[in-house]
Amino acid sequence: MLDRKFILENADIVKLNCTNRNVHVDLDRFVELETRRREMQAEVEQLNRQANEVSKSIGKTKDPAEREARKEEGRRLREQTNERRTELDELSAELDAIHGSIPNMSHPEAPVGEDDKSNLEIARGITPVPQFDFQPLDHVELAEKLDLVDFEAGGRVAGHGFYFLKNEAVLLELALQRYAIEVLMAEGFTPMTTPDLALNSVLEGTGYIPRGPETQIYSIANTELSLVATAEIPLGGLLAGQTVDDEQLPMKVCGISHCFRTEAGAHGRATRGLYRVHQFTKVEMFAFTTPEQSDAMLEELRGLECRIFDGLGVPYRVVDTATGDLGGPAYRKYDLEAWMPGRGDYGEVTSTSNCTDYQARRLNIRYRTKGEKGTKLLHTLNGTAVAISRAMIAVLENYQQADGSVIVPEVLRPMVGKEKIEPRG
RNA sequence: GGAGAGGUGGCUGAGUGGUCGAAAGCGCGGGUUUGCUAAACCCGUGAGGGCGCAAGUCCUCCGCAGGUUCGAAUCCUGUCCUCUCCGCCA
Repeated sequence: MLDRKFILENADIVKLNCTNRNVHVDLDRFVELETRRREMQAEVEQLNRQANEVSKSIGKTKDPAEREARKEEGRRLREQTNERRTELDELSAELDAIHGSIPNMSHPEAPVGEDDKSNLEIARGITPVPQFDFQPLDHVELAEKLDLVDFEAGGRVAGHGFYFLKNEAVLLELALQRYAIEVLMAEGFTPMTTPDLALNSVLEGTGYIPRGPETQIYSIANTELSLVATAEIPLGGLLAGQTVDDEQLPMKVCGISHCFRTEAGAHGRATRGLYRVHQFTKVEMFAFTTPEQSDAMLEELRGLECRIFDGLGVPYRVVDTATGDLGGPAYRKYDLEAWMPGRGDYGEVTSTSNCTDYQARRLNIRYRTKGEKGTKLLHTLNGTAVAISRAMIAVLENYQQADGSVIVPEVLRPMVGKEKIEPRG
């Protein structure tokens, strides 16, 4: 969330930002409520102060009659305070609902536009788009020929959108994880495997909405837990409520987790095969930085994503995400879109965001600067290293051969144990 | 899953109803002394929020959420977490 004070003092630019982001928020109502909330809070505090004074004086009062009179006065004041406080709480509830729906501010250089059509291509990978002298297959056909994925069994076990990886696909999954982790560890990231479930408060803190009609999140019945949609959630929660020394920043971690998404409302939209599934494995980068470091860190994360996909030999383009497509927490976001011959189009394979202090404010993650009084909110960033299912699509489709076999990218060969995946006899 | 113990400031740890935002020590910052460093001594030192140009002042915070009370770190209830022992298990 944004700072209330900031919103109040910059209502015009916040409003413009909401428009640019294609988010509909009643900002005037927010300003009105927040102004009133402040007045009411002052009133409640004033009453509370009086009540506290009376309470304190009772301890020093010896005369019994005087004590009783004071008690009575105290009772009256407390009651009055509680009434006002209840009103304040009601007002706060409405205010918080609006507050939570106000998106982060946007980087001044982020392309302005209402949806992904305004995304701006800013770079390409080093690998050229392959020119096939045969009709390329899509990953579903390839996976069938090579016996790599069982979608039918996935459907029987868990329903549409689930799958079993088989044979070399399993090795490919492990190899992709290991490859990404090795690149990241060499860059100072601490690798972690994270909980696949998280408390709803952590989901909310990172900007995910655990319940409601449009939720992307599976929640666990009778608990305050949900399945995570990305390791960004547990990694953000890693420092929830903590204050770290600025010397520890930037702090770079990467997490392997399963990712679960209901994909509510996404039916019919590029749902074939592994592209849009309810469960996949992902290696995610996450960074905690000072405000001064976050812009550079976003470039670093984007650079690492490029390195990982250049290393895999997968063609891609880099896109600077338009304001209307940024989502709630991101201040700026870059996506890598890999060329997928089966679709004849690019498809998103990574996404990296600078969330500035938007997540940190709700998660209450702060840092302390040596020699300075007080603490400040830090900045959080996240970025996909490898989302296995989509990376697998890109690898299978780009590396396919005329005979239906698939060459294994060189960096993955040691882990896969072979140079080529061939149809089973 | 069962039994017990415990969660207090950056850390250790005292505090069982009123002057406690909280003793003491450590740490940290500043100073005195001192060839330098160290030691010793002195002073200072939690966070968030409101109002104020500022000095300052008020509110909130002793795991979390409720309750009792004029008043709660302290009493009650629930809950989460940690530790020890037992059971079970990968």
